[in-house]
Amino acid sequence: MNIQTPTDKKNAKRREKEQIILRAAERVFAQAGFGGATMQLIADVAGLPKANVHYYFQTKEDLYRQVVSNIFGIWLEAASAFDDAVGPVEGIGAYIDAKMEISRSHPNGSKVWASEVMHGAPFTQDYLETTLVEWTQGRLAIIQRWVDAGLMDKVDPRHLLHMIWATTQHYADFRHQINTLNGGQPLGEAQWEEAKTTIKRIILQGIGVKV
Amino acid sequence: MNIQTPTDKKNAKRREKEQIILRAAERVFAQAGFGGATMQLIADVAGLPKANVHYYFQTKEDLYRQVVSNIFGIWLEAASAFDDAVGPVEGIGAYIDAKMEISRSHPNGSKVWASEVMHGAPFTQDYLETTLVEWTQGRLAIIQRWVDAGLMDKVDPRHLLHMIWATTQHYADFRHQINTLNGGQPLGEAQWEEAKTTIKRIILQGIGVKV
DNA sequence: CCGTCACTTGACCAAGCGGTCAACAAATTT
DNA sequence: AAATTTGTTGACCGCTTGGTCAAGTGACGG
Repeated sequence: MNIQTPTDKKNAKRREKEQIILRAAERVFAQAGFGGATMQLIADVAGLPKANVHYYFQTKEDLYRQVVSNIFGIWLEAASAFDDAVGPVEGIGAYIDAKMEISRSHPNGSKVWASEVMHGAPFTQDYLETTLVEWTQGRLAIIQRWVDAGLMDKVDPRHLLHMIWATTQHYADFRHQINTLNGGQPLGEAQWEEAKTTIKRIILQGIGVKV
Repeated sequence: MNIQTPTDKKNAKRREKEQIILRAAERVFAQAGFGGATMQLIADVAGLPKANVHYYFQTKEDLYRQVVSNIFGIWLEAASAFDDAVGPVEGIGAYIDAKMEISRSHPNGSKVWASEVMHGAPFTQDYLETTLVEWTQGRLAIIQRWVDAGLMDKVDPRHLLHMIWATTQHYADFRHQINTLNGGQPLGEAQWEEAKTTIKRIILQGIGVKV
């Protein structure tokens, strides 16, 4: 097993090149939005001729869809931290940590997603209506169980989830504003830790769990 | 006094027309972003020929700047609720209420602002560095005073402010996602009230004030 | 009634856009 | 080593864009 056939090598190289383009596209889409981004600029950032980009991704829309679906997948994974927990302290705490880490490591993906939703999800409404709705219902049920078990205050799980999403993603989407208010400097390691701690503390104490 | 000269009438008509264009522009910029919006579409929504729009606003950038500065002004006004307060319960509570009302009544303005900041504030960096920085420093000082007076827990005021901004604006910027998760329906009056109550409760309880 | 000035608008333009294509180079298969 | 497939690229095309402009319209002051 695990023999590298020539086909494998080719596929690997293909995927590698696709990754280069996807990373470039993520940056450009995040910086300019779908409408403002140009295939020429994406190609320049990727270091390729425009026609070559079109060889791997037929249309701008194809490329954009992949970028959006990437960040979406990363966020879904962060839910595992949520599911494995026995109570709100670990579950919600770990989920906030995970989402904050993503905001730190993938700010561009977060921005692209925010842009897409803000404009009415013109390309990914199907994701919202299927995957996101199912995922959300599962998580809402978990929170509701915690409420029913008396592990936390009676809080509408929907709005709690919105608060967590809003706050964690804010650190990616509004990174520029945060930096400007921080004297033009990006948050340092310590400040980032303090952000996580503060947010967790306010939310956990806010829903009435012992920290 | 208060005599309506012909000049006044003309100016009034001019401002009226500018308002029509600004409203149309706000909608189009919110829906498509700066790069995706077209002057032609803005003109169509306003019900005017494109050349006429250019008569009132020379460039797309001029028009965009005004839209951004409008929502910015509205948000600054919401701060009064903050300032007149004697403690965190009234101050922060009233500020959250005010910002939630704006998210409800001016979702498009909020989206335009979010878009602008997300893309690195390419047109309004000066606003961020002057007005916003000053405003924020004033508010941070107020919160710090409350902390020092023992009226609330020791919480980093910066992150508290970010949480409030993030959450309240989320209800405007991610309105589409919230509606989708609400069965495709916009939040009703009762749901909106519940959102406000839940958010205020979590945050106020989270920073340790008696509600 | 006439002249002035703010406003209106269809036609137009250069520039940039997403996307195509034919010619070529490199790698794999036979 | 010939044949075939896969990847690369500069030049190109039709179309849309932001913005201009000259010719007009209408309202007001003298």
